[in-house]
Amino acid sequence: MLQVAFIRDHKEDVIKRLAKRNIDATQMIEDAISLDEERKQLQTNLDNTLAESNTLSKEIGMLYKSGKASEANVLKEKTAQFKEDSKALGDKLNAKSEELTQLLYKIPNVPHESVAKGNSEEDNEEIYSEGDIPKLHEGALPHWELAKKYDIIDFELGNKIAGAGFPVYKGKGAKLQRALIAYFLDKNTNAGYTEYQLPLLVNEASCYGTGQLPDKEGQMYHDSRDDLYLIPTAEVPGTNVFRDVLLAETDLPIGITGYTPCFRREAGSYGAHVRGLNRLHQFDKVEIIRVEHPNNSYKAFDGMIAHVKDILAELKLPYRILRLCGGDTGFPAAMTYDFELFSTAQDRWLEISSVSNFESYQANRLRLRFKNSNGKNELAHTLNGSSLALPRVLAGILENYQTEDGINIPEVLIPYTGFDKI
RNA sequence: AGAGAGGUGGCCGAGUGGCUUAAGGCGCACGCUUGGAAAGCGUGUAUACUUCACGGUAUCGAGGGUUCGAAUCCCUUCCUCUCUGCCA
Repeated sequence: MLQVAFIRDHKEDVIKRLAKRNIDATQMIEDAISLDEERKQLQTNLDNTLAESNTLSKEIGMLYKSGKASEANVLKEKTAQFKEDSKALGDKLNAKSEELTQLLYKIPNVPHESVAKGNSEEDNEEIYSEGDIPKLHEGALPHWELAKKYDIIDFELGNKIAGAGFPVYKGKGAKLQRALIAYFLDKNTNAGYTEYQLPLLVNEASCYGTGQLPDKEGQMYHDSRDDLYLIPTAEVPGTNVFRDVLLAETDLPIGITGYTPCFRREAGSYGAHVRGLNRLHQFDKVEIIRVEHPNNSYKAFDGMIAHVKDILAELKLPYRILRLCGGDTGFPAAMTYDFELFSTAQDRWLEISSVSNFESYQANRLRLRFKNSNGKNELAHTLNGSSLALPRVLAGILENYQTEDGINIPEVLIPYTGFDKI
């Protein structure tokens, strides 16, 4: 969430930039500032009451110590009023603080200056593209047909075992997926990211830390017996590594990477656009997460973009990069670039990576700080991105690399698969 | 799952009702010392809110309670560790 002090000091700018999301935040901003004023007033009153009460208690203690019990008893009677007052003020203060926090949860991050105003994906700007769209042979198939033809992914079997959205990868399909995971992790660790194996179930506090709660409760699988959530992305356990952490400035920057399955309920999504591997309840993803000094976070962001570009170039897959407009940028992000892979056989773009700079929005919820050169604790910036989401990359490889007599394996993956054709 | 122990500052760790204003150590910063370093010595070093400032308030896992006063006593709850059980 945003810091109230920031909202107060940059009121006009915050409203102006939130307008990029096509929301008029004027009322929310005004309310936040006035709630904070009221909170401060209550805090001051409570502090003063407690100060007097504490003084009195000390006097009583001294009187007892010097054997003046009767004088102490007189003072004791005066404490009742203080108790009553501080209780009442404390209750009001808590209510006011809670009201403010709930409001702040509802205010999304302020988009970066370069982000365009816009409503939906229609308004996203394409800022880069690379790779030739292959000319496929007559009768080229979409990946779900290829999966059946070569017997490498079995959707019906997944339906039986779990339900729709839980495909079973078999033989060379399973091996290819494993090869991709290993290749991505190697690329990331070679670029300086530290590999983590993270929990796939997380507690409620972690979900609040990265903002899945309270906003997106319906998206997550939840085990009510132990009150744990299946992770929708490695971002959740990966970013919560840094919850309640105070770093030294010299610890920065930090980069971690992890492979995890991801689980999403995706309620209400049916139809042709979610066919095959396009949208699943369980899928694999390799994630990169960075913790950066605020002065360096956009440079780091560019570095992450370059890193993902490098992977896609090595895989020789055609893709484009979109800078999301305000309305399409995720709630906690200040800027997001989406990578989309062109699926030739489906004739459509598939999102395979989303790289975001959250600036201090997540760090504020997480209480992720570092001690800066002035000795002050300052919120760090967090970033994350996929490198990459597996099923759609797999779909893109199957579709774009198909030939009449089999599917070729991208050259960089052959050392990992041990075969060059399916 | 059963029994027991425990959660204290950046970290470790003492602390059973009032000079706890949280001992001591480690780490870190600065200084002395040194040809330079290490060691040694000295000084400083929690977080949040609030105040122009002095200062004030809160915080010893969390939430309640007892008390004039709680890290300390009571209740509830979460978490961790040890042993036993179960198990890849």
